[in-house]
Amino acid sequence: MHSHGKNKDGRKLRVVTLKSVADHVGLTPSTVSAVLNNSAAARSVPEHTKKRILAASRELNYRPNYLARSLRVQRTYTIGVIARDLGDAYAAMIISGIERYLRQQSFFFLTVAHHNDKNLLDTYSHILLQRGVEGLISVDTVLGEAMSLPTVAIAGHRPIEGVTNILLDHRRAASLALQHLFDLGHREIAFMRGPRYSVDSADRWNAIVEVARQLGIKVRPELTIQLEGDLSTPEVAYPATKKFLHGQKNPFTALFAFNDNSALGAISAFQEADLHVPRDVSVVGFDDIKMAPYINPSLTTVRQPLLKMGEIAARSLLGQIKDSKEYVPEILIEPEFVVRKSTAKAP
Amino acid sequence: MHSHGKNKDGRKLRVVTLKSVADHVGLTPSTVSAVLNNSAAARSVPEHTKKRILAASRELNYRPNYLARSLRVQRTYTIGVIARDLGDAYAAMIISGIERYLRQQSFFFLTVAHHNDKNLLDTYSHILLQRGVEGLISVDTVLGEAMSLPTVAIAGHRPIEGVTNILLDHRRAASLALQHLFDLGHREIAFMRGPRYSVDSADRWNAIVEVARQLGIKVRPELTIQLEGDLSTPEVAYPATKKFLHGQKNPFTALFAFNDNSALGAISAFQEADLHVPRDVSVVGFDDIKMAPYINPSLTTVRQPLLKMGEIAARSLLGQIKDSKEYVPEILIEPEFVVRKSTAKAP
DNA sequence: CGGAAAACATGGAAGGTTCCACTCCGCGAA
DNA sequence: TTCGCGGAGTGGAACCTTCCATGTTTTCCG
Repeated sequence: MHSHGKNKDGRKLRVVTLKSVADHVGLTPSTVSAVLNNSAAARSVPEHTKKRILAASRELNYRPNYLARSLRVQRTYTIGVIARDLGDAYAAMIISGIERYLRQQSFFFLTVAHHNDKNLLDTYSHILLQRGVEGLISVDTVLGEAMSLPTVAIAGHRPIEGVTNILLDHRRAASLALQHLFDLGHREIAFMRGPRYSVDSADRWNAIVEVARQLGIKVRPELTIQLEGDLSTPEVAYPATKKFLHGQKNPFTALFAFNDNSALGAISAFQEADLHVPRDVSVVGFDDIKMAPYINPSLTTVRQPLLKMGEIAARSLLGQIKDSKEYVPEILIEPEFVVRKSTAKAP
Repeated sequence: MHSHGKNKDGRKLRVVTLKSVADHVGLTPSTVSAVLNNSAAARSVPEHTKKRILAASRELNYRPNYLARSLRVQRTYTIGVIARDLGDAYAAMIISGIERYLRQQSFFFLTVAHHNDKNLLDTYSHILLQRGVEGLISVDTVLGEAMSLPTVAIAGHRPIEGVTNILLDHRRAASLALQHLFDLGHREIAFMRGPRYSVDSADRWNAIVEVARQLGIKVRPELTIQLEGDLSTPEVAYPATKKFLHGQKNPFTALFAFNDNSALGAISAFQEADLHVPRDVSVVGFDDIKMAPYINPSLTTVRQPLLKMGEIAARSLLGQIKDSKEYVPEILIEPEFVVRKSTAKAP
């Protein structure tokens, strides 16, 4: 029983349209429209008539038809959000930030997840366009070509003309983490390298290599753990770390994990190998997920302000859409560093 | 520079409409429409004309205008998702499940978060309706009245006419957890009670009380921790547990936490009070979040199949929308029990 | 008292599709 | 010759708003 627009008997429910309101007050739709939107034309409508119209509209509980209106004015007050996956904490937090800003601005959003499927991504950007979204935000996703719409990419690709890139200052992040470990006396540090599909991975890796060089820390291939797969679970790092430990000859005293999840997976693996964290190995995470203070040991980590990044993305996008602001090619987000108990003096 | 529908010079980009395709092939929009949708009327169009039309449409890269079409056919292929908050793992997983099913069915969704604000919730349900969504899924949210649209509530309220309720079998969940603790010899068990705003809380609590009675386990007010606040972080339970421990006279050997997050917060508090988990206190969680196997100690917990619940919700909703299936008032989801290392024999 | 301006409103097109009912033509059959 | 019918499409309303240009009174001012 599909009740859209019908009542229980299946008869068409007389839905309140602009015309019915107009009939009710004995005026034309034009006039009513002008008054309800109080557009320029409404200046010439006397106060008492306006009152009547507003009263009738309230009384009949008139709700403008979004589709008809959008068709006419060519606006949808809707943006599209494209992410890889909606289930992981990273995307969820960013989307939450986006929502927070859009809510204030009375915008809405359609969400799609492309699951690393290039075709799906293309299809979706077209469909979103077709559906009249006024802008796009992509989350950790490589956009192919420049879109024909205002676009903001969070942790997106290298410069695309017309696309605002919101990215973490990875150099600063690497510097915060490595300096901390360096100060604690660590010299032999293991690193994780993110999955090849993730846009963040490459950036972060380059930043690490550069900062390490500056500090005189060696980045040894033998001490590098390459991750593949779903970053949203510690599972991504647990087997990789086990394998890494197995037959590891090179001594190391610290690990800079790819994110908090992988840090967790690694810590599990360490503990099973009777390596105590932080006594034997210090571990630094990335993200500062909500759990981070509560895992055991509580996690020293680089905080990435995801909620804020979502908000900034939305703000920047709406700036272009509503206020016709010029786009900025790049917005750099400052990470913070949070010291907890997973790091200690080098043994 | 708002480039919607315009090119870089700000001139209107001639957007390809049905009419322009029709002009191109020298037929009327009606015919082209009939062929492209191959509706009944297209039967009377000869094959070669169809070919021509399809070719032209492809060549011009025609994309039907979603708004115009929806206005005409009164369908949007869009549903609305109403959650409390989009940032927490619970909602994120459910939304991910919803997305997974909708994707197969070529539906889209608008998401709104009401942040426990009754007014916002009302406003949003109206706006979504206005925007022509064809159905609603609410996540852990108390809906006021029956909606005029097919609606599915995940962890929703007690029966509302016309609303399909998807809920976990809390009796079974409580039974799994308490039987496990009982078998390990625990008799004095502390319980957490979820926040008052959460619909799940009351259900789960009643189930616990009932099952405990059957097993002959006492539910003591002094051994009950009332949670308030954001369930998506361990923070929700840490101070509450500290306070609970402080001056606790009644001995207890186990805790059934409200969810994995709160279990984590509680474990932190226990450890700080030099209570070893599971040697001194066994802890059972709820949800089985991705972290659960990796926290220390790995968490024994009741698994709630969130992804599946999202999928089932979407399937049930689209069943009503597309296939005019009759709604079922309730779908009960079976929890699983996962034994890990946070529970042990009672001391 | 004539003309202009203000006050109050309206008609109709436009926005892009879809759908129903209809036309027009040619051909074969009665 | 008339009738019917299949083939090939068309006209125009409908979906609901908004916007532009226009109209008709009434009032005001010199």
